[in-house]
Amino acid sequence: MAESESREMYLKTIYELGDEGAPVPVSLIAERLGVSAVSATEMVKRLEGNELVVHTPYKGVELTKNGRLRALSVVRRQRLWGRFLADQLQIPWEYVYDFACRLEHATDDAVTDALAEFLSHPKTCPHGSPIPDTDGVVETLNDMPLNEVVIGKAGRVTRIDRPETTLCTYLVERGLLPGVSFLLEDEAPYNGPLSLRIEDREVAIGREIAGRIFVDLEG
Amino acid sequence: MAESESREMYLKTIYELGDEGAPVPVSLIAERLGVSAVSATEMVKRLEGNELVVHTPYKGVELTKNGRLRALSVVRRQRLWGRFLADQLQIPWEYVYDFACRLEHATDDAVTDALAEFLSHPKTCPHGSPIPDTDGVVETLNDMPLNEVVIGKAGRVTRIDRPETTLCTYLVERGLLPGVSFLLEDEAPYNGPLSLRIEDREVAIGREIAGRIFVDLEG
DNA sequence: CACAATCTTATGGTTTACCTATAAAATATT
DNA sequence: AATATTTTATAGGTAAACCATAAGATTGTG
Repeated sequence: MAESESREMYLKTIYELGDEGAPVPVSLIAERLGVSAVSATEMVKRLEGNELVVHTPYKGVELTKNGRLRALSVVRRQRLWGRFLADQLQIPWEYVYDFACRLEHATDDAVTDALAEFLSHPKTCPHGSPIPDTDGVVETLNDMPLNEVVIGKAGRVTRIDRPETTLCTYLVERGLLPGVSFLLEDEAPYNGPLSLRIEDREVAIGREIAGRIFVDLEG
Repeated sequence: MAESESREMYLKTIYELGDEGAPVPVSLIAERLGVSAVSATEMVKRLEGNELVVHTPYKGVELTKNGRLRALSVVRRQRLWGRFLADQLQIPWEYVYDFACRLEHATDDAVTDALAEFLSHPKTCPHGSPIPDTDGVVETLNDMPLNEVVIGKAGRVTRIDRPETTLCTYLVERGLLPGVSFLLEDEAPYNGPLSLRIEDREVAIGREIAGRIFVDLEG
């Protein structure tokens, strides 16, 4: 019952989009994966045949218990490889996620567990997200996306959502990395950029990117 | 110009079968990869279109300079992963080759070089084969397959050819691992098994397996 | 409640990589 | 030289993931 690379990407995507417990619209899955709605529907049907998801037409897709476990396995593999690539191989932070995303599909559970052991069971990936354990238990964070923070609040970056190279390169240039403290000074009207103060610098960040930067507020 | 997994397997196979410099019959490639001759011919045609191989009908297939480099890149990746899995992750020796074979296709050259650096540029894989360097330079061994050794000769195992789990499990049980010294005592008629003395044990090994165990003779 | 926007299903087509069966061509063997 | 074997080519097919386009179902909003 080995999952193909494509199926694993679908499971991971459904997991990532569904953490509020609500069904995930097929159109959203399609958008995330850069495929047509038709293709996504076809795959959802296949996954449903394997009892990995349940599709309620016009509502969305939910993972079954089994599907959730498979998805968490994929996430675990990717985040562990991320740690390895960043910490051991010294791969630049921006490239880690993309490289790990390729390795995740080529890794058995036996190797995954050995990797976790080798890395001394790290709790988070290099982009701040928690690593599920072998049994599919993950820490639940109650951080919030930067674009929902109100003006005047200060906080600290906890993690980056889907930290692809393109996004990360941009963030590195601005020093907006996990662990960094900021003060949200202003937000421009008409969905304009947010103005942050980071140390002694002024950083402007668009709303879309801000939605992928998760933070904890101070106090 | 990224190679698909399948194409990489073909290139690797052609490389492994062609080290005597002679063209490799398509039928041999097909057999090695467990596909039909037609499928192999189709793929060879595709690879030829990319100038990775040259096919001389009724003779065989040869790698071009470029194809050889791609093949060596695949081999390098597999053998480095093998070292990592065995040395760092403590994956049992028998499983290493198969696991590494999956990882090799998911690894960029950047990651490969970082891995080599991390491992301090090992010269051989856990099964005794030399690891090509970044520029595609490999050590040439002048070891010989065990099935070509004459009776009475003593030697030492240098490497195992295509050390899949099934084969390795068998070899581990008999203690026939790289580095081990042996004396070829006898060979049974009608293509029967070879009789080896290893330390104080008597070990019988079939001709086919013997063909995949490479050795250096003493003296 | 009607209707527009959204979502689903249906149809037909693509690519990659495999298959079988059969026919034709080249090489080997007797 | 004639036959046997091997190799290659041809034709037709399958499965997994994709695609576009169009028709049908549902939902939310005016």
